Amino acid sequence: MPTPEPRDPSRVARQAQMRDQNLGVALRGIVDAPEPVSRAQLAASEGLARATVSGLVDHLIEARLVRELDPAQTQRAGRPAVPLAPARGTVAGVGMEVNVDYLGVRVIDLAGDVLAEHVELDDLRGADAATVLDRLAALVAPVVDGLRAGGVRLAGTTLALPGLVDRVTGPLRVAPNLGWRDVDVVGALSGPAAPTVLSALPPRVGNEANLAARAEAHARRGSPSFAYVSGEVGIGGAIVLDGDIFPGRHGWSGEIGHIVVDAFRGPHPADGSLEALAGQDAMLRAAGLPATARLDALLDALRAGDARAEAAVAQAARALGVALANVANVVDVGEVVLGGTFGQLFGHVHDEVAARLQELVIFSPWSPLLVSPARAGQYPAMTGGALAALSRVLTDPAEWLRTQA
Amino acid sequence: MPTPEPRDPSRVARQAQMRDQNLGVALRGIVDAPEPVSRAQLAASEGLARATVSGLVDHLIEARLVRELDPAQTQRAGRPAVPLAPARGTVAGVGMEVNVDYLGVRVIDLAGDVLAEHVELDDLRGADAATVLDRLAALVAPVVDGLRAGGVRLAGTTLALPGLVDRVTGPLRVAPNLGWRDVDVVGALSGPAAPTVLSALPPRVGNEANLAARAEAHARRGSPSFAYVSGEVGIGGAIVLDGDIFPGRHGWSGEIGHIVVDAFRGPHPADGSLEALAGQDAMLRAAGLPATARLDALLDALRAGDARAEAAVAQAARALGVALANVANVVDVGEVVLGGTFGQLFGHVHDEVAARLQELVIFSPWSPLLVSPARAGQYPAMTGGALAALSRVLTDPAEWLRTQA
DNA sequence: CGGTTTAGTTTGCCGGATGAATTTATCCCG
DNA sequence: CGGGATAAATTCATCCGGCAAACTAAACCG
Repeated sequence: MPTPEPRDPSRVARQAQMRDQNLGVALRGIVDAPEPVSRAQLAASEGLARATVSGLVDHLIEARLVRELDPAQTQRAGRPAVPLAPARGTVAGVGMEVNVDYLGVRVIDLAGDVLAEHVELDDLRGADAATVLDRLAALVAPVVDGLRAGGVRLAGTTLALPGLVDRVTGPLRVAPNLGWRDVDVVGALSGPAAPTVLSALPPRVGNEANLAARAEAHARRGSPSFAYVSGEVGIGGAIVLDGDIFPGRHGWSGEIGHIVVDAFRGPHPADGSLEALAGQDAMLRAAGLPATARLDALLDALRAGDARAEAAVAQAARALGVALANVANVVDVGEVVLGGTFGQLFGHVHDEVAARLQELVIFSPWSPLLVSPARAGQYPAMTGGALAALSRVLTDPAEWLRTQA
Repeated sequence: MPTPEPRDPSRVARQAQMRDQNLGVALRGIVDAPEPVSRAQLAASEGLARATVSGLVDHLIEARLVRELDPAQTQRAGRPAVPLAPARGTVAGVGMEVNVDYLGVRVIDLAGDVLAEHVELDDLRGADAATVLDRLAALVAPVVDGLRAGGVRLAGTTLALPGLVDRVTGPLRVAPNLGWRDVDVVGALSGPAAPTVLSALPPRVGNEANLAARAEAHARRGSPSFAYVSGEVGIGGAIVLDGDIFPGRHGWSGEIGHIVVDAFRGPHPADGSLEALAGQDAMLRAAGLPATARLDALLDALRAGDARAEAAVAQAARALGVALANVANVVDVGEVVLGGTFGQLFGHVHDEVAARLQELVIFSPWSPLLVSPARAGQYPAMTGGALAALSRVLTDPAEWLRTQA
């Protein structure tokens, strides 16, 4: 008997799954709602029977994923609805980040509130990976232990890195701007020196730009679709479709910085990549600023009306616009969000980027592209990491509750 | 402003849906299997109870979507399994195509057999849209009426066009190489002069490259992921993920021909697009062949060892490699399939494309990219269109059967 | 204070998946 | 050639979860 091939978890519908799935639908409906909804509203909007929703909601309340608010003061006739909202401080996700200039942790609960946060600024270019990760673990431990002592259940931890991570569990392949290569990040963080959370709950690892884009998608409610550019020291990016980041086969999608827009510039086609033309170093150099300068120096020069700085940024914006047009032509996104460096430079790059998109994207006459600045706040990748951890609970609360028992 | 997205039918699980969904799972399992499977195998591979599968299969047989084959000669003990296979000649999809050099129709049934086919070669550049579509309707009518008279039920019709189609139902926005703009294709084909099929079953319209990629995905069993390049007169493309074409928001993804790889070449960045650098006209011109020449002339020149032809193709291959590297960096695909012109030139472009991919795609050291020629045969977009029509039956047979009643 | 309206709960029903038992059909061995 | 052994397919009782309708709860209105 030839054993059946390990088929993917095919889409068969079982009744047990049905309950679990609807539990997730109900929870998502409550968490994603812009304002508290009642059981009846939820039933109407999801197309479920009121009785069914009642059962689901009771389950969610018992699991402390949802709480009932005080009945709203309504002016209408009829029994007042009981507003439902995500529980606060009961379940949280942990987002960690190691980047070129800082490392830190942020903890967010189902309601989207930041329960704890700690960031240390430091220049980590070329720093030893093991040392940095030990430092991160030491930084995370007190934050997380304190919350746990307060009764917060942690849904998971996610580490954002400015590099290429193999799957969400695998090693970090390469992080050029940190100078790291083939680092077993999860092993280092789960080691004996690590706090209990991290060894009990092995962190998942993700690309900084992808996780920042997730935070951005969350900040814009309503399942937006856009291409996200994260200009840090390097240039990362991500594709968001209907509110979900598009991971590609290995989670290596959205490497916008490596798009080549000028294939015949130097001896190597890579000399014409977006990062080579519009990365922070390239802009500073073109603006005549020292290599050790920061973005602030460039912004100062722009404010002062420095012509070289303006030309440098204009040139970068042109490359950025062409690269983003390439993205739009390939994945058909309708909006472009500029984060990181380019978010700060937004006013200086918007027009050029928008013009290139209008000119080069074939569908722009019928569906004009929007260019907007990121609005996810500071350290969006930490937020995105925390949200990614929480999403495990949101997509299948029943499954997660079983693991908690 | 396009109408707001029809809010996705929230994925609540209902019991009625459960049956329908599992019916689809069973049908897909039978159709996609490389060789006939039995009810028991199906139950094992999908993780359903044998009793459940029996019920589903009986339903499918009654609906004439599946047929039982004669019990196989087995050498084992036990009751011999009844092999199940997709029914032949009972349900079929119609794929139509209008392209620069030809127009035609192909009809394919659930078993993947071509039931009928008719192609007319002609140069349609600049031809009047209404005239061409009337001609297509006239060409399709006898083919389709004959099949219907023979008892074949038609699942739907899909028209492939070398241009930008708004949604699957909307107008053709632009087809540069045909010289068409804003043509109400569906209306023209559903008009009074059209055969009964087309007015009863308004055709869906798709991009030629996307549909060709669908055929290619079908030809490679097992849900492959790849970027497809369709070099016709223009250069189209598509992204295939896990066997499904990735449509993007409007179905406008994969416009690989419009990727700019040389942003500073001419006065307009568009002068550095892949199509401008590696389109058929550009290659012929660079090879010193007359503009009226066909690809055959270029192939002859290559066979004769003509240096200009070789240089022209090498230059095109370089641009193609860079453009495909951009695609891979953005969507993280592991394979590149060259179709159309580039399929015929495969031997002459493979090495350069593979080299550029290895050099420029950031993840190539850990996941080398494959470059392979298309194997979907001639006129793949017609095949893809027929398959697209059939997929309506495959994904939700219960729903389709209800419409048939 | 009774009628109206809306929210939420209780209850009986029904469809569909399930596993165990049963039937069917073949091979194998004495 | 006949009786296990074995595997496929079907039958049947059970269970689970969503559903509609009836019912209760809590407000407003005149």
